[in-house]
Amino acid sequence: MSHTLGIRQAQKQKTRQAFLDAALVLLEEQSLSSLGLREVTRAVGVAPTAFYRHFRSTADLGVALVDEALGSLHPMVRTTVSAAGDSGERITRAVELIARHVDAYPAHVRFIARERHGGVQPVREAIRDQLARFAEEVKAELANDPEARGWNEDDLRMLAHLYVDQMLLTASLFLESLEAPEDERERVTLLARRQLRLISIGRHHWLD
Amino acid sequence: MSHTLGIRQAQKQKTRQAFLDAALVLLEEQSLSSLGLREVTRAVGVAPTAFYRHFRSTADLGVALVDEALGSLHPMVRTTVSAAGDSGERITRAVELIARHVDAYPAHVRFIARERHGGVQPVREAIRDQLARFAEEVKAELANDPEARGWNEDDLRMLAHLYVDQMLLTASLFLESLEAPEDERERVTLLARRQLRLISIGRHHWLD
DNA sequence: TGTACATCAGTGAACGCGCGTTCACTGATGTAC
DNA sequence: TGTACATCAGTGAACGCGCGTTCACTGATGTAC
Repeated sequence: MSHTLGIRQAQKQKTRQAFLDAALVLLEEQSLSSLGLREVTRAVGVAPTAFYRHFRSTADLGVALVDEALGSLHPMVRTTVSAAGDSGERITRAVELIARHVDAYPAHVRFIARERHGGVQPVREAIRDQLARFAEEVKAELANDPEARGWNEDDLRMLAHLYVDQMLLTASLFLESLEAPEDERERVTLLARRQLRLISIGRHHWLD
Repeated sequence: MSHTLGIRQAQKQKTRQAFLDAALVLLEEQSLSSLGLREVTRAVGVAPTAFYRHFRSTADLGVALVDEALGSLHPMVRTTVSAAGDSGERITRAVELIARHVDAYPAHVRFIARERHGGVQPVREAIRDQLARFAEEVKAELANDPEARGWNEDDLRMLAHLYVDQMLLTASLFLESLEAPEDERERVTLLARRQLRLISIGRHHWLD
């Protein structure tokens, strides 16, 4: 059975989550390196000093956001890759999964895309490490595929990173398309399918 | 013949360039959205108010940096793509060109990678537009290749974007490797070659 | 070539403001008996 | 169950500081005659 938290702990977690949620909203229009501590506490509705009960700094909060955001990306990546095999139908489904994830968690996707190369070192490192873990998982998934016969470790890792990067770039394009005319989303969908198809074809003939 | 600028104009351009250079240095450790006007003028050694003689805001300075940074990327992209054809030797050469560009202009590469998805809208848009122009050029280059027979416009555009994105990601990896142990650069080189090879193979069999 | 006036890149003082951090505090929750 | 004490999430005042922006200015450069 699950341990029920005390009232105090439960309230603390609730406030902490409020910080994460508020920060994510504020980060839609700026980078983490310009996010102010007072800005976040104001959005949450608590005193500035309350911040220190939960995080050492905004960089620390950023690292917590990485865990939250990539936690939600996690299942999506696995499903996408296992779906991305080769046939046109599976590729179509993979791109749809990405689009749906962007619809469900736009702020998470924006945060990761923005801070992956952003100005806050600990956050960049956290994202890099998490994405590397993803890539290792994807690699394991790919290794199970009969098509992977004869592939060495480095080849598999290369393909895994290609898929992960491609997914993130596609997600970022879908994100931009949310604020564009209707047909932009369709254009992104077709582009993403084409690119996945080219990668699939390269994969088929890798050992020729 | 070239028009010689007056002393006043020449000095103004020099100061403007000093702003761009100083900003680029400051942006190695933060994002544009947190770059302060006074911070830049302090680095240049002029009064804060001098800033307004050259730029409306730091966002405006950012857009100017996009032009400078992508101006330098420009020839690199063209050469890389025309080199990236298919054979192992050409791919090796393409990856080397990317690595050399990162060595020559690390701050430019960092700036573009960082602000491409960064928190300052006009800068993001400037980068998107310039990269789209690049992709169109690359597409034209690809269309000249005999291998492009039977490819339609959308297929060519897809491949062009794939190359441009791949180049930027590779450049970004080389950038990170500058602060890592020696062998990291070699690992990035091998990864980038493998990925370009897979794309080349996919390209070969696209119309099968 | 010399003179008188116009331009304008860079100055320096001043402003009001929001920032991050410190500190001693309060009062609800938790715990020991 | 009740009491006495401990914990600790959140408070509110205070601090010194750097920020972006305004304004009237200065003095070297440019231009007209």
